[in-house]
Amino acid sequence: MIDPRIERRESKRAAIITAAWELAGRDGLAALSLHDLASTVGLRQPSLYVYFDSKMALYDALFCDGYRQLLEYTKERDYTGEPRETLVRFLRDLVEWSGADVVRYQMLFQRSVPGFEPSPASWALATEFYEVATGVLHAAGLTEASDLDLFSALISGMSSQQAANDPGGTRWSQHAERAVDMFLSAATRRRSPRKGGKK
Amino acid sequence: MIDPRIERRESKRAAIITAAWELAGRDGLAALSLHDLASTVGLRQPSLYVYFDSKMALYDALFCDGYRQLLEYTKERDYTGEPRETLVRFLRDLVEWSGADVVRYQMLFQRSVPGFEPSPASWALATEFYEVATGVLHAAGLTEASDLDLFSALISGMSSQQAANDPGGTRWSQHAERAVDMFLSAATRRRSPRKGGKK
DNA sequence: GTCTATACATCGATAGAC
DNA sequence: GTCTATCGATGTATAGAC
Repeated sequence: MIDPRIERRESKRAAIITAAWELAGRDGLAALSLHDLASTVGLRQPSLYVYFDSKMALYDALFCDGYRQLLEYTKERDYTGEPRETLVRFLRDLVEWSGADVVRYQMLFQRSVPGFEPSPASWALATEFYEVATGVLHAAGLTEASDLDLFSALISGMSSQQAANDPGGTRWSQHAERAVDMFLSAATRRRSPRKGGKK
Repeated sequence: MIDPRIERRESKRAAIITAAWELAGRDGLAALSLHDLASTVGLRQPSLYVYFDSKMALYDALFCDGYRQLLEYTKERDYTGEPRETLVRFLRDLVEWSGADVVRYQMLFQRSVPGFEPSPASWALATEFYEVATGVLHAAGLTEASDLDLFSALISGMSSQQAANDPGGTRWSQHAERAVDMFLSAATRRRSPRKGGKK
């Protein structure tokens, strides 16, 4: 990373990715055009192939960049500490983050680009995030598969609604605390009663 | 609707729409090709323009058809009766319905076709469904905007997870009862206590 | 209503000069 | 590393014969 040539190359790559996010936000993720993208960054379309092997490789770079942003966002927030309060913050932050950039949310969590499959390297980042998430849920006492499934649905629903219907706002993120309390009290109630739950 | 010519025309239109669902399921909604579609129904591509004014009009017909299916599905199930049990059924049915056809779910509830906007006539069907849904929620005592937002997020999340990660299965729909109980007991607890909630 | 033919645009990708 | 030039495929839409 000290070689100035590599550094310049990487910074150009980053600039292309940034421009790609903007274009995708304007025209739609699946309608992204390499010609438009190139001219946006002051290049001709074939020159993009110096930085990306194919259009799918560009999508993969976006997918990768999105998860990199998400991991950075979560890491600088430190989700350790009192479990319930941590879970509330985690949920609220995640919903807000989703609403902050609709197209980024679509790329990471919805399948809207026909034919695109993330590479194993990109999937590794996704997995890393899901490990962070399950860690926060585990700490709060959500360990059973059914609890995780249901809470993940809650996260997913609040995030997608936030992204689709109130981007940049707090219409759904503001209910993070209520949602967590509702969920945790139900989960503990289900576990403690004298007769015992199913399974 | 008695004119046999109109009837034949409508049945052909319906056949095209059915084929379009299949192709979209195979190649992706945004990658739907009119050439492929035409040859699937034994026509040449230009002949499709006898039935649809443009490709966007075809997408609109799919959107419309999807909500027509959904409304038919809900109407033949009669969501009147005991409110809590009705809400459970409504949620479970909806999540299962979403998982039964991924691409239909994407068309109706996600924005994955760049440039496509439903026509007012199609939006009217969507609105009709949302009125059914809010009716079921109202009957169960969910009337405040925040309750509706949060429960709609739950519906959305369970449906999208079902469609994305267990299409045709019951991994999320099976938790409908738990989800409703959790939600309703939280909502009533929040409303009844001596000190009173916010707002 | 269906066809052939075609216009017209766009796009992803490659070859090769500089 | 960037360019020009271009290929080849695909795609929507239209014109006009039958």
